[in-house]
Amino acid sequence: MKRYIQDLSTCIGEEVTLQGWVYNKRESKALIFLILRDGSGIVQCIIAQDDIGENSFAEVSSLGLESSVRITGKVVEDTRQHGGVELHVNAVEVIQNVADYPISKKEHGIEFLMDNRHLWLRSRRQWAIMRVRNTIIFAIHRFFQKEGFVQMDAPIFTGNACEGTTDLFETDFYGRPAYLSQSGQLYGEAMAMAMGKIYTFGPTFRSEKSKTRRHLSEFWMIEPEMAYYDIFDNMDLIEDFIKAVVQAVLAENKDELEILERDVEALEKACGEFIRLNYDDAVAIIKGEKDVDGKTTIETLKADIADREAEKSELEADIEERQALLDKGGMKKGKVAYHQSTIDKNKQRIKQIEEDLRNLPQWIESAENFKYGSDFGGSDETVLTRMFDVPVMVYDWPHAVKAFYLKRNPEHPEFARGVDLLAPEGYGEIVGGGERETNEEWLKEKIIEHELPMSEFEWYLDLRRFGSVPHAGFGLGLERLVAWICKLSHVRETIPFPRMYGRLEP
RNA sequence: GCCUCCAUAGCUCAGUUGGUUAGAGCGACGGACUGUUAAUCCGCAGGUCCCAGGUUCAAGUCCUGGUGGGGGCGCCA
Repeated sequence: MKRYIQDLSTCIGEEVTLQGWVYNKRESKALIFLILRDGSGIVQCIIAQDDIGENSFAEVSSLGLESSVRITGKVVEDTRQHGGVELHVNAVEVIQNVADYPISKKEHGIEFLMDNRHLWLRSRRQWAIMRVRNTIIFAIHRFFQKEGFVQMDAPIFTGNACEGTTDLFETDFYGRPAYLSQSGQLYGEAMAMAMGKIYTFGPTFRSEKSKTRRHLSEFWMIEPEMAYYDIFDNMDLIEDFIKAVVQAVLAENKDELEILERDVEALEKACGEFIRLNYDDAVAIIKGEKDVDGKTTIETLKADIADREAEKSELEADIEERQALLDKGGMKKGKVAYHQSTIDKNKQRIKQIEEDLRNLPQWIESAENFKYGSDFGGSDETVLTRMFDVPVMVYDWPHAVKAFYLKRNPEHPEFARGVDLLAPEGYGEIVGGGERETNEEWLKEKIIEHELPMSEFEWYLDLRRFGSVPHAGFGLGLERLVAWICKLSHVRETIPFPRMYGRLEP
């Protein structure tokens, strides 16, 4: 029977054989502490020379990181260890002895790690992120299946740019130009008319040359579409859905969130009632005309700048102090190394702060000069959501800045019934959706206005000719949701092999 | 596409107003140590200072142009 590390706490006292890789190793003359990982978890293995013999001990002693091994030993309770158990080894079978594994236990830069993504996935933090991603994916299916949705997927090859706005990846489809799908939504509408409630779950492609923490060229999107739903039904669903997913992660990934040093309390708070703002109210808050709990965005941003500047001078003083100690000399080697590494860390932090100090004034300017009627920029979203500790839904957008298929508010036709869900802690848009236009004539007008080829949309217009009903839906960017839940600084760590501007390998 | 910061050992970085033989930590390698948690300690090896021009008696350092990367904006999920 195959045994996995995650199950060891249930077999204390038993002898088991584990198959895995050497995650880390510490050794002394006749004792080796080998940290074994097998994909399900990690466990410390105690290998004593007396227990496995001189030859085997010498072989284990020579193992490099990520060597593959089969280890047999007795499971012993040890509360000092993370999983509460360790393995007292009596036999080690070496499958492969590895030399010079490129990723060490120390710090690495992002470019090096991305070049070694195929190996980086083995490290603890990446392992935790992928486990959370898996929980999220499963929770998404569980939620929709329980709510009576049917998964039906949209095609990936499309003959036209369905929204006509963004840059698409062009491919050759038997001699015809075809594009990789940037959204399955229009197809989702057709499928919802067949099934009532559907959701698509698949890859989506955008060829914008974006270089920010929230963009990928290839990402996974979940797009539910519901017949007989209006904008408010839609918002209720979004809220229930996001809460269900966050709660699943809180319940199932305690260890992973701890590895990621995620502030769990912030996630728990985010499961409170979501804020719903129409465009006008959201704009007033962004511009600093309206306060939230007695504070305006501009004040908050200025306070941020002051905090950063204070932190910077503190760090500079600390560096100077340590440098003076080092210059005086006569310090032990370990102490010298400690001070030097602290100085380096402080310098790194100062670099980050300086970057923030370059960006924050731009954000203030963008917020103060926000032009009523335009769409929110990345910084506007960040500025707005940092005022709340729950997600914010902004609805009823100026129709001119939103997609052609959104329904106009019948009472205020200058607004379209779109809704964006902005995640807290500065993460910004993770969901975009809305109620769809059902009036065939208005839709045609919009298609002409957006200079889209009418012939390509005949099938879409058919949906308004044959049993047209109010309907709504939304698209969720999986990687952005993972980034927020794990509190990562960039979406590139949320997908096994990210595809983005300048990154096609590995 | 625009703005901005950066590129020095396998990795992470330091390198002062341009000046002798370019440094540290980690990793690798050799050694010491029976309870370590990024173990520690001693020793040893390791360099096309991103590339191409230029200024200068002298360039890792200054200038110009590339290439690659980080962050932000636009666009978006």
